[in-house]
Amino acid sequence: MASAPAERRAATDSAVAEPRWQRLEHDERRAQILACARRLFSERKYDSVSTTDIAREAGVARGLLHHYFGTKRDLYLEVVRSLMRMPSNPVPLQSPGRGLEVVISESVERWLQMLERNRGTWLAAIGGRGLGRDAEVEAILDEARERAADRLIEAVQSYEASQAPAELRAAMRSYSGFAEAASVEWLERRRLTREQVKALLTQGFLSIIRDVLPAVQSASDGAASR
Amino acid sequence: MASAPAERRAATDSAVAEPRWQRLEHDERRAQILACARRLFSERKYDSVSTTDIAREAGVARGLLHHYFGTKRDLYLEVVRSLMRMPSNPVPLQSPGRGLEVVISESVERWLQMLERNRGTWLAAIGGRGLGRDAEVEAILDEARERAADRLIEAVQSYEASQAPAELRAAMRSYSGFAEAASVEWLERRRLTREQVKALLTQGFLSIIRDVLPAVQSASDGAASR
DNA sequence: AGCAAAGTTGGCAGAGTGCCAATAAGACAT
DNA sequence: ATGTCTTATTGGCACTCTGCCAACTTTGCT
Repeated sequence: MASAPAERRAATDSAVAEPRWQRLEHDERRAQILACARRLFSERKYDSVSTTDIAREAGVARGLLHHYFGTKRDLYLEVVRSLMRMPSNPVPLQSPGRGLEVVISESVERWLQMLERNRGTWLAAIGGRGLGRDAEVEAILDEARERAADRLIEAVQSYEASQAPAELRAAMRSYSGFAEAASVEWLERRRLTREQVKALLTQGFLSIIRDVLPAVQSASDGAASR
Repeated sequence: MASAPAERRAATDSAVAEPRWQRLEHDERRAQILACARRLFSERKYDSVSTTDIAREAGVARGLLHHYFGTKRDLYLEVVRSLMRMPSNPVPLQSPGRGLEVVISESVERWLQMLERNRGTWLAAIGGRGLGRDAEVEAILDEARERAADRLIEAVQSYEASQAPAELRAAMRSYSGFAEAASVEWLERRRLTREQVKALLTQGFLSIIRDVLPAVQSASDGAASR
């Protein structure tokens, strides 16, 4: 900054001097910083990315990060939330009376397409590589999964998702774990072809509904579960 | 432990003065520090636990941590590894010709017993709450899961695990995801009873082997999979 | 007791974080 | 255009934390 000579001083006369920095709309700057942070956090470990790095990447002063996001960790959590805007599991649209097979098959297909389009981002958010996770981060991911479970529940039956029996919801959450692991096997480890992972996800879901869930429900004999 | 100074004998006898600190065996001190680190890292977030905190908790100088473990992160990774000494999935002992149902049922039962005994530790290592995870940490967890998958593969057939077809291994890994999620539903979210989670894990595995896996293998049409 | 080996300490140098008062860009009224 | 007002943005200060190392202390051994 000290390099600017006094000539710049004449800013009040007709010639508009080149601004030293550009002033952006609040949301615009925020989004820009967030994007830079996301890239860096996806590439390196949390504590090997300094706020200085992020600021340099965004071409702003370090203090601005704190102005917009609070602490470094708050910024990081925002990055995670921004990643969670995308679905984290196969999710049906709705089941207008059609057979379960069809509904699920379509859901899985849409899920796979989403993964193909957002491979890197999804792997960073959920998969092995990429962002760091702790209890707080996990809570964010968890909420996304819970929403996904709601959709699956609605697809299986006409329950209002909120009053589904606990074991059904638990089974759907377990399927989420299954689906995430299978997706990683496909996207990252490449031990499955697209057709294979599709079969795995589709058939896996159907088996859980048809064979596993009944077994679970009959296991809750004495209990007052419902 | 911080209990050391309490034992100080009052008078400075003509004999040898009370040592200011106790000198421990290498492995002993190391284990002690590791234990303190594990507790703190399980309670708070990685970067809100300072090496000073850990040193104070262990009643040693901060420099000693670095002497034993290198950097703070190295210490953290050691904590994760120490947690991974325990199995991370239902794992069969061996299948001496008995039926698959029996083998799996026993494996799941042993798995549940392990979880009951190590609830807190396991949740910290794998479950939602507890330790932070990033790419490097995930690699450690991953290796543990891979080993678990080996055992499952060996249980299903007489394959040498290392030469099992890719889709089988992928299916086992997916089951691992399934099992972890189900276990969390039981241990933490309490949406399943013990009987229910047992049924879920057992029946889930059998269904994957009997129904899902064949579907996956028939999905690999053109490929030379076998 | 004296010596050597190894465990342990304490402090220093550098880096990173959070914060805030001052500054400057852009919008708006005059 | 010019002055004024709002607020986005900067730059630097105070503090904490990490990583490291030389010196010191304890313990085992002769």
